[in-house]
Amino acid sequence: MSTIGKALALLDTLSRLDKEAGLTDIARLCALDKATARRFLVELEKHGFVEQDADTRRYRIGSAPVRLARIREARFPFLRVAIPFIKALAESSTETVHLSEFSGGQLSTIHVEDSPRAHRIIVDVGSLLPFHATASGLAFLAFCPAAEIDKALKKPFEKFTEHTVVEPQLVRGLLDETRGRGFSISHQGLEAGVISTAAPIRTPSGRPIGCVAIAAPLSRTTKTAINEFGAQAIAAANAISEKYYGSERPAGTIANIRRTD
Amino acid sequence: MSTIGKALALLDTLSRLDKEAGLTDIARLCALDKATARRFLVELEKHGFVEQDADTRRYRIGSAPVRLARIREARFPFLRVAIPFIKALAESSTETVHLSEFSGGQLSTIHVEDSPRAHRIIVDVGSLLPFHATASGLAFLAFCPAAEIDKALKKPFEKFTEHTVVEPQLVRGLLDETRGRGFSISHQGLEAGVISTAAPIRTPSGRPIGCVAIAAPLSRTTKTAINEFGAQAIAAANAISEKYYGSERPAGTIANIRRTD
DNA sequence: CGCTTATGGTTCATTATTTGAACCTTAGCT
DNA sequence: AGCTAAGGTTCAAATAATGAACCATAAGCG
Repeated sequence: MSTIGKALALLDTLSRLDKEAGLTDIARLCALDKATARRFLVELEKHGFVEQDADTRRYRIGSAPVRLARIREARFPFLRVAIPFIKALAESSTETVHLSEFSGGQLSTIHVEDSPRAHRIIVDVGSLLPFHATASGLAFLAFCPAAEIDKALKKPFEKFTEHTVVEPQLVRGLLDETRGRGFSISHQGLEAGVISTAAPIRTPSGRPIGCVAIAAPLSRTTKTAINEFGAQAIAAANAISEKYYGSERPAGTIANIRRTD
Repeated sequence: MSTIGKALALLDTLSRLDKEAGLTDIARLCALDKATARRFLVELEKHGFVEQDADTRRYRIGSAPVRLARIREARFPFLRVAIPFIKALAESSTETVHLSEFSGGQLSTIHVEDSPRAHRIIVDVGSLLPFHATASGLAFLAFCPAAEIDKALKKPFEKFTEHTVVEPQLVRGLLDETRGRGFSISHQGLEAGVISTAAPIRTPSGRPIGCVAIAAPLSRTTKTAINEFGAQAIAAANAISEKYYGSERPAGTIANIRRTD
């Protein structure tokens, strides 16, 4: 693997820890030599991607990503565009609605609007969504090019619950169904007692960039409700895509790059 | 320079561009070979730090920094802590107040509260603050360890206005004054007609992490007002530091790392 | 319509950087 | 003091990065 890849993987590992970590732990978690880990950390620190606490000598994510994120969001305000739709959907469905984005080979949760009900599904911002075991993952993968589906199906799938579908052929079947109806259904794929539906948010060229998903307790969710949620998820996903890539084309958006030069 | 450093410098360059850039431009701006630039971009893209637009083939900052920034802000909510104080200061001073943070060897603006007056100073979020020519830069540097001051004074200083102090000995004098009074004054150092005062936000160990600065039109700012602004900037900076590193020590903050293990 | 130019993208022998075992240093503990 | 564990450093050996030259594609033009 390239040095850059290893350093960025270290950053990723550091970000997934729930608190600051010391050099030895970081090296162990990343399967790197202590000296290597240290050099990476020093280099990342120089550029503000990590910070070392002066007192404890532990390392944490630095402020450079905050600056980059502000720039990215200013130019490419996906969240800002999407959140109102997610909120509206959470209100109308009265269930937990979450938004995911594909980044770095993984689908991760970037926003959650909780259900107003007492009995509700909790989803954490930042959590990863396995392709085979979540509605978002299935919805995302179903609309990817065939080559990528084949690639994804080659990796072994983890069995999270007794209902998780892990056989590649069966997963392929779920993807085909998803493509047919426009939204995916995950029946207790990641957690027992939870049923989710999701629809992909796609670029104008059709490539998925993330998903809108509704997660509800299995116990109160009828088949009719599932279909209703699916239709609402599709509507929200399409609305986000339209707004995001839409015809307004303010300066600096993707939509008008071709036109301006 | 290390490969990681070069790749992160590329990311930095890309972030400072005002729109997406093509491979050739990026390579030229970073003084890298096209093949090298491409490999870096591919590697950065794998981890979500850059994205290539499918249509235009141009590159932009990816979504990974957004995820990292959310994590950083969740654990280390500097902005969230600081903004109320900045807002309060902008109201009470009726001038533009901005907050800077040291990251990656540079001091950059991370938040601005505009003056409510029609005639006001505009500061952009993201703008870099030279150490010798801005109140923030002087306030930051003045409270750094002597070795770092010496290092900073070795680099040549740019003359932004006819008032910019660029001679290392004179800059050192300004730093000494700043340390003496607790806040810095920049008299038209970066822009003609602007006078600024700034105070450093420091860790409990005394190391500066950023600054609070007030920028006002020279024409309406008396010597008394400058001293008043300086005192207010110090108060705000200390208040932020206290709140941030303070005694409340909720789970996950820096303050209690030593105590929890 | 074919020629030219510009850009994105790729290859592979050469070169420079990364690597890690061993070592040193510091801080907390008994 | 002596012990342990963690952070941090060194330098020969191993490995990955480099870039000149290459190909592919698309736009501009006589």
